Amino acid sequence: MDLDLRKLRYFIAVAEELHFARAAERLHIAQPALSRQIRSLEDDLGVEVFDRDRRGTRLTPAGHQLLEDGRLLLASSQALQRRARNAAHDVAVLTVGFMPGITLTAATTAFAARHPDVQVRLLRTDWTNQVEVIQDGRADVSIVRLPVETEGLSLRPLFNEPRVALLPVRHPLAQRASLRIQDLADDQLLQDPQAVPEWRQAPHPPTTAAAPFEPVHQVEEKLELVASGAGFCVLPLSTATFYTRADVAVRPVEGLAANEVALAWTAARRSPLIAGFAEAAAATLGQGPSQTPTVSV
Amino acid sequence: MDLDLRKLRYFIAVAEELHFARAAERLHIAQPALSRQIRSLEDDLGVEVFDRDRRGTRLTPAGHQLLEDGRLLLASSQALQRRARNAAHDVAVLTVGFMPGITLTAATTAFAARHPDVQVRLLRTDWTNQVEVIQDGRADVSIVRLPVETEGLSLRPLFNEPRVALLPVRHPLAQRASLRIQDLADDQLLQDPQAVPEWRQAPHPPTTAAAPFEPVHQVEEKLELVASGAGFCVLPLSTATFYTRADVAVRPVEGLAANEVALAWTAARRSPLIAGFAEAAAATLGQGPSQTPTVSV
DNA sequence: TAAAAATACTCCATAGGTATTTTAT
DNA sequence: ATAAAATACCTATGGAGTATTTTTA
Repeated sequence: MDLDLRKLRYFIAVAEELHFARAAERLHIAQPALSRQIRSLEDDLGVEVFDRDRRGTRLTPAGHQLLEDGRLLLASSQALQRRARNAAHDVAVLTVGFMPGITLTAATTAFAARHPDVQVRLLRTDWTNQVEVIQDGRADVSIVRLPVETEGLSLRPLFNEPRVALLPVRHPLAQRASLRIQDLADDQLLQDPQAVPEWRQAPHPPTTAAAPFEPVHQVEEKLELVASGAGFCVLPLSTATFYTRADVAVRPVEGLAANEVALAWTAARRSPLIAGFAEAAAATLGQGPSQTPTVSV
Repeated sequence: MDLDLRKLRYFIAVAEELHFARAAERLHIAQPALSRQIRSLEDDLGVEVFDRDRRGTRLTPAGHQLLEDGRLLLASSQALQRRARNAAHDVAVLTVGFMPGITLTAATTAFAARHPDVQVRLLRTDWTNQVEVIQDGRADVSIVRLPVETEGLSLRPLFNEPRVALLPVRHPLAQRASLRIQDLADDQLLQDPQAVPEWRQAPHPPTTAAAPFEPVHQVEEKLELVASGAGFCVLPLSTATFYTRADVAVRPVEGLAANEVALAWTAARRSPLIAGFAEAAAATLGQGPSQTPTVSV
């Protein structure tokens, strides 16, 4: 009758590991218990979610579909619990996620002027969780840097800002006043390549394919790696200037698209506080007229 | 740890009945079991969701929040199950909900031409479930008549059509070639007043307040009631002309906004089939250029 | 006193654990 | 033979039932 979210959580672990014993370890339960719960889930659904035959475990089409919807449903259930708990407090709270380098004082003060009874909390995010925090309810709105995985989100564009490259000061290219993204094709990119699609177009150094680099997501870590000569990274200008280091050079790059900053929130929610913050953010951080319609992508 | 959807379902029943014994009856369980489960839910959340004091049961702020999110989460869990089951079938299926009177042959044939491998199923909806069928996964897309409760939906406007009044042929106003909505202020509206906001502006007959009429949602039922002299209703022109009866008069009404028809789907989903159908529907049913951005409201 | 929810108790379904078997390479 | 998942069997938690008590207008 009712879906069992525990089983769904177990399923997602197995789907990600594609290995029952490892998934069981991750879940802190014994492997037989996990096998039984997955079978039970399959019974509940009336559908097999894994092909367990010779050489390993793979998702069936139904399993793929379940994984796609399941992550979001689990996050939604977390969000529901958080919101119910928060609603029990005496003061209304609006939690705003934001990516490093973004100054949102103007937006929060404008919002506070209109909603003096609401307490604004801030939550610093990074590239990996700037959307997650909305989906699982840790934040009500999030100031994100595009591109983002936009399923289920409403977005309101705020502004653009140029992006720059951060190199070790001793790097040969650090002497040049300006450079093109192609010049960096032989260097190691220290972040999610998805965030710098222009770099993907360029030919890759053999090291990338041979030793896939685990991208780091905290700005401070990136800077540390850049300074140590491990490679380079691309950041929005405001972020790069906010975290200043003598051993890291900041250089403008031709052919690098500007970074778009937008306000995001769960499309499934209609809250006056969210609407109010969106207005405040658009009025203070946004450029141009606030006529821009809210676009769901 | 994991939210128990059974408890959530129980909670919603109690929140709607505001009475444990009646809710228990509706759920086909005993009242003590329900009391215990609600207590257990409150323990899980760490928050009280009902005020149970003298004279009755009421929602706390946390309860209100939980009800708001809970309905959608339950529907999402149903949708997830349906989609996983459907994904196990050999042929891909796209289910299209539609309100009566809408002819969607053009859209489905255009879609079928592009996606010959996809089986299109149709699901007739009514005023009460045109959005529900998307949220709980019975349909992938739904051709809806605005206004709709738009939380979590993506909408793509398709076309407008005028609305007309349906009266008993013997009604005095049925003789007039045309009438205004104010002329009907003393008659009983046989449908959800939300669907005809213009009528709400007019003064109401005393009977409305005294004996609130239970609106009916199926077109055939409305026509039956109109013919019997119980009142009048307002329908889009195409619907009114599709269901023709000799004992019911169709009259244009001044001051009645046109009915907007739109394609709706879950904002949280990104599916090529949905995108394909949206294109087909906009190209065949839509008026004007298909540049119209998808707007989440 | 009456109505509504909570408590006491019993029973059973099921999650989880350990030990072991089956299956496919 | 080995690795991976399934099965057997046991224990304990917790959900549901009936009967009863508590609470408050």
